[in-house]
Order: sequence, then C-alpha cells, then structure tokens
Amino acid sequence: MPANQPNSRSDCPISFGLDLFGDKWTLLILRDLLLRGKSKFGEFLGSEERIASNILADRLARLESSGLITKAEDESDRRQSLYRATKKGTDLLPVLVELAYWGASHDPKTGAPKEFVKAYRLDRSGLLKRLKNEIKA
Amino acid sequence: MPANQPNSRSDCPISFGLDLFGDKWTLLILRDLLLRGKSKFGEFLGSEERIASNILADRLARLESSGLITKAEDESDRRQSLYRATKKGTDLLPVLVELAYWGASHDPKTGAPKEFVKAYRLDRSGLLKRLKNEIKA
DNA sequence: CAATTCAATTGCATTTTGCAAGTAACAATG
DNA sequence: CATTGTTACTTGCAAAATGCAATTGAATTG
Repeated sequence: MPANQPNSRSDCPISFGLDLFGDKWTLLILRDLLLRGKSKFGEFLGSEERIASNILADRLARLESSGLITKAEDESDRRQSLYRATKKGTDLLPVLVELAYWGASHDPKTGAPKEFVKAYRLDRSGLLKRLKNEIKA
Repeated sequence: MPANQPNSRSDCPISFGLDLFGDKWTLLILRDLLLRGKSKFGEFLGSEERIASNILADRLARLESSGLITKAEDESDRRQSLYRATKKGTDLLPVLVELAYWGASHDPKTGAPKEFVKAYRLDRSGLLKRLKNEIKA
C-alpha cells in the first residue's frame, strides 16, 4: 500500500515538489510518460533503469493521489490501465528538460541525443513547445 | 559514512541527475546554497525543513564527492567550513527555478514570493541572469 | 582554564527499498 | 471451452536508508 501524503515540510515551492517526487524513481516515470509516450505498467517496467514492480505500483498510486497522473481503463484489454499525465503533470516538462540538459552537459558518458542539446541551445522555448505538442499527440 | 557512488542506472541524462540528487534533501541544500546565500553547516541545519545533522553531513559529503560543491576552511573560525557550489552545481540553477515555478503554480499554500512568479513570467532568462549574478556576489 | 559553540558521529528504532516469488484477472490459442 | 500465456499487481523478507536524540572532540570565548 502506498503511503498517504504526510504534511509538507515547509511552504517553499521547491520543497513542495520534492515532497511529491523527491526520490530516484518518480521523475523517471514522468519522463517515460511525457517524453517517451509510455502509458502502461509493463512499459514503465521495461525501462532501462529496471524499476521493481512493487515500487512502480507504489509510485503510480502516489502520482495519481497527488494529481499528477490519471489512471484509465484500456477498452481493448481490460487487464491493462492507461496512465496519463494531468496538466499538473505535464507542467513538469520544463523541469525534466532542464534536468536533461544539465545531465547531458555534465555526464561525459551521456546517452542524450545531440539534437536535443542542439535544439535546447538554439531555441529552448521552441523545443518546449514541440515537446508539449508531442504529448497531446 | 557516506555511501560511495554506485554506478549509474542508465545513460539517460535525467537518470544521471537523479542518481546524484534524487532524494528529499539534496536539492534543498543546493537551494540554500544558490538561492539563499548559505554556506555553513549550521545555516543548512537551520532551514525550515529541519534536516537531521547526520543526513546533512552525508549529503554534503556526497555533493562534494560528486563535484557539485567544494568545502573550504573558514579562516576566521577553524571549526567551520564554507561550502560553495561549483560550476556544475550552479548549473543546476535553472532546474531549481523551474521546480520553484512549478511549485509556486501548483501549491495553493505556497510561500513563494509573488515577485518571483511575476519575474519568471515576464522575463525568465533575465531572472536567471540576475540570480546567477547574485550567487557570485 | 572553564564554559560554550560548532560540526560532525554514534546508537538505535522505524521506514523504505529491492528482489524473488506468487496471485488473480483477463486474453489468446487450439 | 480448456489450457496456456500475459498483465498488473501483491507478498514476504532481507538489506539499506532515514530520523531522532545523545554524544564527541576540536576550536573559540569569556
């Protein structure tokens, strides 16, 4: 069972975010959702960081209860659920992009695509718009 | 004793960042360092989220060993050390700013200053420049 | 030199994580 | 329509991380 939301540690907006996704896994799920078009349990499980299924279930439940994602039935296969980011969730896209740019800049072994770094440097806000649009699609 | 760096989970740039600061505390220390001009153990301890001293010592050691901060002697009081962000550390400023903007936007009880939100909306890159400048000073 | 301050460290209980195995519901196959 | 496979979880348990309170030891202050 996922832990219920403990009261926040402070009214700092950074702390507010960390209370919801300050761990090693939650933002990776958002990454999969927002940047990789994934939406099913099995797809998240398949990501290269190899999250354990109990942790994944816990994080999805927390994300849902904190309003960052929604869970819906898959009409064509009732075993599966479809997870989607809410507005609150997609609003984290700029955070993910900055995180990715930072990582790409500071990890000598980064696997970040060169086009991403180039696009960021050339036109950050255009990149954000494009990524945001790709989510809807 | 702080844990030594485990090998990274993947070559994803987001995952790279989370391997270094994917927890509830590390980014708050960076916030104190980059946005609040703090530099001493006792100053970090005093922040409203109330980090425990053993956790703080652990995180400072990790931040140092991952090259995000440096530790220097305080000439005027040799009990104290002065922690400063490196280039790699200050490069996280945009991440902190996006995080803060997201939190300020989505926490109804946020304590984020209105001027911050206004400045972000009006001129994000100007805000970043200003904050970056304030760090050096 | 005694008291205080500061940055940690220690011991210990609690919580979280991670792994492997299991289960229940549904779907696909023959 | 029975069996086999798939999918999304759940469970049990060991290991690691966290959090708290108390303590240490060096440096400063009075």
